[in-house]
Amino acid sequence: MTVQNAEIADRFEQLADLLELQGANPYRVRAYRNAARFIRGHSRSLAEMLGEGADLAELPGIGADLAGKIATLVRSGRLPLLEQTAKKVPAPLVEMTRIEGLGPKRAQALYEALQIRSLEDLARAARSGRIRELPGFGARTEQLIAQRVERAATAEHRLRLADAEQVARPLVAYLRGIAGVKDVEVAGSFRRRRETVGDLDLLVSAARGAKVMDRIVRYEEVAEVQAQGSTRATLRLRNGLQVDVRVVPAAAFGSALHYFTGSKAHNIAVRRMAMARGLKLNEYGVFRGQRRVGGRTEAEVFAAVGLPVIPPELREDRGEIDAARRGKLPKLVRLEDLRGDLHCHSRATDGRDTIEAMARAAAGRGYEYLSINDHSRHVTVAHGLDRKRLLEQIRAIDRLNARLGGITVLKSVEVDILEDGRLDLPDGVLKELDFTVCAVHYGFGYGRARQTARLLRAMDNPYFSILAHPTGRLINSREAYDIDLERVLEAARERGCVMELNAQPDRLDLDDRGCRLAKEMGVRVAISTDAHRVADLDLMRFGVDQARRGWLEPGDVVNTLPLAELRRVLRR
DNA sequence: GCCGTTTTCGGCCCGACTGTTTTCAGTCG
Repeated sequence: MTVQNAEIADRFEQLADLLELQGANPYRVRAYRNAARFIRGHSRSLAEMLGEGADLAELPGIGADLAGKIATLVRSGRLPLLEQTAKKVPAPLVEMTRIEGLGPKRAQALYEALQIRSLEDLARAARSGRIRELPGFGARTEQLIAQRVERAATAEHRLRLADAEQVARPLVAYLRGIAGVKDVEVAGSFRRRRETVGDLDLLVSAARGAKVMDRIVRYEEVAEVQAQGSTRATLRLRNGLQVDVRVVPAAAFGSALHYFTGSKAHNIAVRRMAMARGLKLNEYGVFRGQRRVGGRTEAEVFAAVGLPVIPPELREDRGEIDAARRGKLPKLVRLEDLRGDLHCHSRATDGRDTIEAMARAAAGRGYEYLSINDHSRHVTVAHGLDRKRLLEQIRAIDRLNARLGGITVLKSVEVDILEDGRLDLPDGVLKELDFTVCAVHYGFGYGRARQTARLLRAMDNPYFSILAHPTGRLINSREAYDIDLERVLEAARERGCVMELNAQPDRLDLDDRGCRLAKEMGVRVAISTDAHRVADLDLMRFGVDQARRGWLEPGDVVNTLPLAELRRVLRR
């Protein structure tokens, strides 16, 4: 059993929480959190790196001590310090700090003075009015705790980016309509195009903040105003989403935009560079002593520290600052670089629209080609195609291409990978296609070795072209199936196979780290919508967002290629 | 616990808001 990066990160985060409750050196706590964040976002498996004899202490934020702890964890599955610390820190304390507004100090006070041992105890204590009697607490705090314990019980997931857009769009329009407001941007993870967002960070420039604030908190979707000052307000909308709004003067909009776009780790690194140059950088601008030397635009902020503008999608402190400093920032793929969509369904199986309607819609989006990838027979619920029906579809597409102008419909399929790694249709029909998209749709629970072997075997088939949604995860609802992604990528490179980045907002699979790993390992990616209707073709931009977060450039993405070259790449 | 153009010790980002306080601790981002 290989220990995954996410597990290592989880353990370090748990340890950080416990150490914080113990009143440990805050910088030591931060060191664990920083390491956890790096490990979670790192594309390569630390366990495998160790297996290859790598020195983990060379990784940023990981020194000799943490490298040793990771080695122990990988070898034994255990983190002794975590086990020891967990024995000393009562579990209810940890639970209480998950409540907004309760940090280590207040949780400790509640635990000791009121013998709170569970969130139920906490809710009871709040209702009975005992919390307000503690020093440092009052009636207001007590009331908030009562509300927030309630909410914690029905805690929501982070919102998928596409859903967050639905909330953000009308809110931004409302803000733009307020008198005195100049610029409005959604910053934070939304601007970095993360696949999910925990809250919305809205940045507004206006001369008179307090007046604008009064209007903002009256937005009709606001359920609760959690904080309101003259420059900042925290709101909770009716749908449960938290919104932070900041108002800054126009002269500081760029520095504020940079600051509130984050990520936090990226900001800290940039701020450090500013300090090294004798500058002070905060949300109000770039300063040399008392004198402001920039901040109206983000470009000014980056220029002040001697960097080109780093695209928001890269701002995760995953090497982008170093790349920028060396002039090696990737020229990220853009929506307009794409020449076609390589995974679409039609009415023949579970799609809603005809092949012709899909093709015309794709032509209308400026595409040069579009492929039709209906399911194969194993997916009975979708009335998957057997050999005979697929052959008929092939002939129908030939006839369609003969009369369609301006776009080429590619003949393909989304063929199931069976449990033993065979494909669900005979080679005799697969060879009639332009290429194949191959997918796992069942048997998600196989162990890592079996699942990996299944994919490798499938890729041995000479007609295997693209691995669809390679990990099978569904954001907020289904874990990725257990595969050794590095081995799969290695096999893909050897065999000339391509990985899909499925652009469905609940898939985005490969994810950003997977894309980056594919790129590093020399495997190309197809960004595809998996469209089941014409409107789904517009989901492509979410795939592009994720690809950009994965550092992909046009040359890493097969569907930026002109048709003739694409055919060459997909024909193994 | 990490790290190094202030380099192996002594720093580590820092401002806003709230609630309970009469000047600030706690929390958050």
